Amino acid sequence: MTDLLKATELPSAFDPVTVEAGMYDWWDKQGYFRPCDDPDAEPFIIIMPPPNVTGELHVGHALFVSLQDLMIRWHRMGGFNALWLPGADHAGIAGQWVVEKLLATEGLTRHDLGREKFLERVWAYMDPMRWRIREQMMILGASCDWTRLAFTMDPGPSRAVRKVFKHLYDKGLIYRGSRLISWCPRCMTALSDLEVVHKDVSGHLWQLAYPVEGDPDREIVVATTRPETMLGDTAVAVHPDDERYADLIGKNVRLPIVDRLIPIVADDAVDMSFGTGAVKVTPAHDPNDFEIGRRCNLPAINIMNPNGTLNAEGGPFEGMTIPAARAAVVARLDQDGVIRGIAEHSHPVGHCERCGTVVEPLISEQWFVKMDPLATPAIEAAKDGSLTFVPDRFKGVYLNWMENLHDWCISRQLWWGHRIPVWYCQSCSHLTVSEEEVVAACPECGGAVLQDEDVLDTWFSSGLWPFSTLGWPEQTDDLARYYPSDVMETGYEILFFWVARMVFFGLEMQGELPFHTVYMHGTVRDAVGAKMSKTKGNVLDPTELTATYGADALRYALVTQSGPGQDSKLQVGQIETARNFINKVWNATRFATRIFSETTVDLDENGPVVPTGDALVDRWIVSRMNAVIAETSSLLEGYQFLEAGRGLREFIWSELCDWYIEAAKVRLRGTAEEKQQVAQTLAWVLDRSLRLLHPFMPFATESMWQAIPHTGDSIMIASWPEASERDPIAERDWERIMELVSRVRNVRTESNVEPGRWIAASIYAPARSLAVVESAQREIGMLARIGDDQMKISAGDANAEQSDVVVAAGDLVAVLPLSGLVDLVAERERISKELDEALAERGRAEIQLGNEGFIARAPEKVVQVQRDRLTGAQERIALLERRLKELGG
RNA sequence: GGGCGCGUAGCUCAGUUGGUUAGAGCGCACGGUUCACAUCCGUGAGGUCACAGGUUCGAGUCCUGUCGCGCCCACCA
Repeated sequence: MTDLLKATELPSAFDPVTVEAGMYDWWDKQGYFRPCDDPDAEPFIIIMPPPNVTGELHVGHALFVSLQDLMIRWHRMGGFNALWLPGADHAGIAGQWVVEKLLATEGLTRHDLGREKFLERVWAYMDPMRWRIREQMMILGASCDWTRLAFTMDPGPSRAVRKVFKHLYDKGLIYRGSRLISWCPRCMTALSDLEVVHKDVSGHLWQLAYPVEGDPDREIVVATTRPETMLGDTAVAVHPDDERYADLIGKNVRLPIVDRLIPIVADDAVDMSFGTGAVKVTPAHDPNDFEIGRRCNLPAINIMNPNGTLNAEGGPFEGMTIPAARAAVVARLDQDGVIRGIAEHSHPVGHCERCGTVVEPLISEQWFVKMDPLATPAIEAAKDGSLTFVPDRFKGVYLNWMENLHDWCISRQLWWGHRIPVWYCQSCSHLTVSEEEVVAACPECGGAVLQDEDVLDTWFSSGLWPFSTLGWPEQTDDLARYYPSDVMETGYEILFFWVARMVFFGLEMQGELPFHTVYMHGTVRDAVGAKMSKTKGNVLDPTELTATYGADALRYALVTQSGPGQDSKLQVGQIETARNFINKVWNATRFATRIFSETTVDLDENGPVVPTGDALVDRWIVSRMNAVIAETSSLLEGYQFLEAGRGLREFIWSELCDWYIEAAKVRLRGTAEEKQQVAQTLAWVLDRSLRLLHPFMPFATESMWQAIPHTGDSIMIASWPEASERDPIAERDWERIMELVSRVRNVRTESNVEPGRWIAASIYAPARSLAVVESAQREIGMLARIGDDQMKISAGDANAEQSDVVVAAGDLVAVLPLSGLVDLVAERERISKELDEALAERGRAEIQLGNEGFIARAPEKVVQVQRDRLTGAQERIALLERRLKELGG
């Protein structure tokens, strides 16, 4: 236990460094991060989105840690068997690339090392990163169960990958085929649709003339943005209804440069209105053309090497890169007089998500997951509401994607990742798919086997995360207990990559959704709204921020900065503000500890017992506390973390500190019994407030809680507060006192009364309110700086001298003899202004109440509010008019 | 080409079934050495809720359209 936890008196200022030092380790040692042993406790599970093991954590990670830890700590306190299962992801392409870049600094490529040696290097790099990530999350206070820390490349999850692959293969949902895929020539691997990002690029639209064979007078002009692909053309397509070309269908054109005869075919996919209405068809390098080629039985000619240069089919252009070949082909076509037009043209071009290289469509032998059968139940789950999204709009985004899926290309020509669990027999060409890591020989003929060279898309293993982390395919206790989880909290940018895939894999493999709720957080941007990136140099390092302001401040700032699905701009000032709030709570607690050291607070098994004192301000704060407990719980249940956090701040700062503590000071100078009552109230309110606050700021609340009277070893495992009934009368009565005080303070300032000066006042209250005012007399005096022996309280109408200042608050009136401090003219002005406001208010109320539709259709409650408003305004008007007359106005 | 989000005080953002005079923090102005806190206290100024219509007794909130900013999806060469 840290020294701080033993202290009964807190240091004079909140210092995050000393507060947080050692606390995490202490919690850990107590075993608080593990799920509880109670077999009856309802489980609450969050599977952590595994950060990539490729680098340090950034503030985006800090945000998800804050949100998930908030949910976990809240549920843990609520009696749930809370499990937050942490992990790390091997990050496929990204991971391999990081190490390749490292190698490059040594002048090496992965091929220099060979597969085995390269993977050793990758492991050597990745292994320590896992622990670094863990360390950084610990700094943030992440209360996850580290004994279950999982890594996608660990033996368990790897076995799960093979098992799922085999399952889907056996079911016919995984197949191998030659398809047109997106190929990154730099990464030299196939990519899935999602890994290709489309950007508009300004280019040209060339019109090329292909001469019609056997008719020297005819040529057909095609439009293309990629003229170099003409080397692979195997047809020209026109629309079957296009009269311009009707007579040409079935004839051939002679392909320039290549001098190949290719047919003119008809296909519905051609848009008659675009360009010339004739399209060159390159089945090997264009998705559209690939489909046309299939329909028209056209050959596909691949003109490209894996590294993006032209192959032998490129003829004279062999060996050139695509951009070079484009220029050269255009020059040659120009020379041959084939170009019929060049137009500026902006069009979307696919780029590799990882490296930004232009992606090339390429026919290649790859492994695919057949999506339709998997998507159907995943669509159904969202539609029938068993899968919900926060915010709700992401449901539409999810459905739109799910309903328009292409088969998923899952093989990658990389080394880092899960190797495809397929072995090819060298003798009988039998193909073995196995869940085992090693297949020694062909089960059919006993011949030697070779494993597929490729690895799987990193998101394949990620998609299994909700169960591969729980020991599946073994039927473990963990699996039985913790699948499915509850909430998947992650960024919206990986809704398709990850969330969607977890959903269909979960449904397919476990027959059950992996979670019932998807909570999506936004992106944390820099102060001006730009996305943070290392190259821009605008990243905020969470470790640095926590070193300065503390993890609590960072967490609170992040959580209360923006709502679900909404991006936020993070400014250091916001973290400072959060730190100031913690300091405020700290000082309130410190103030309270002094009182506790001089009194005895009654405790039961749930901490300080509910105060029962009859002082108005005590009853008020207890009632307000109950209200805040109820509000906070309901906001958290609705995933309104921002509102919950702000609400707590508002309560603690404005109500507890500014009003309750200030008002309570007067009784600390009173009798021992009064002091005792204040202590009990403060102890209870602070205890409950700190518990509500704990999920937002775990470290500071623990320190403070340890310093006040409490029951139990740690606030972490204290129970979540339950709201009792409110006391509406106390709330209403004390609110009137506050309004009175505020109005007196206001005239004091406006009349330039020195802040420290004690003044005299006569307070007039109707008979029904007299007792309330009398009971709060000392508090009013303290808060409004009215001298004890200078305050008179009377029933009935106010009685004022001309030189007095009169203020009205509800049905209460204060008359302040500020003669000499206020001049008559100014006072008259002030009263007229107030009168104007009151008249306006009366006017508004009268309009509302004079509206028949309003009376008839508005709910009675709303109408009553207007009636009360009218009455109140009328009373104030009467008072102010009388006062104005007295002042000679 | 489809879809979504945002536009509320100088700045950052709340405002979940429509209902008093639209809120908070920061910033700003004035005042403050009150024994928890200057990482603070008190008082105050500041908004035609992007614009235009509509529904309604009543609209920041619902509907339609317009403008501006941002994002996502997409195989029109």
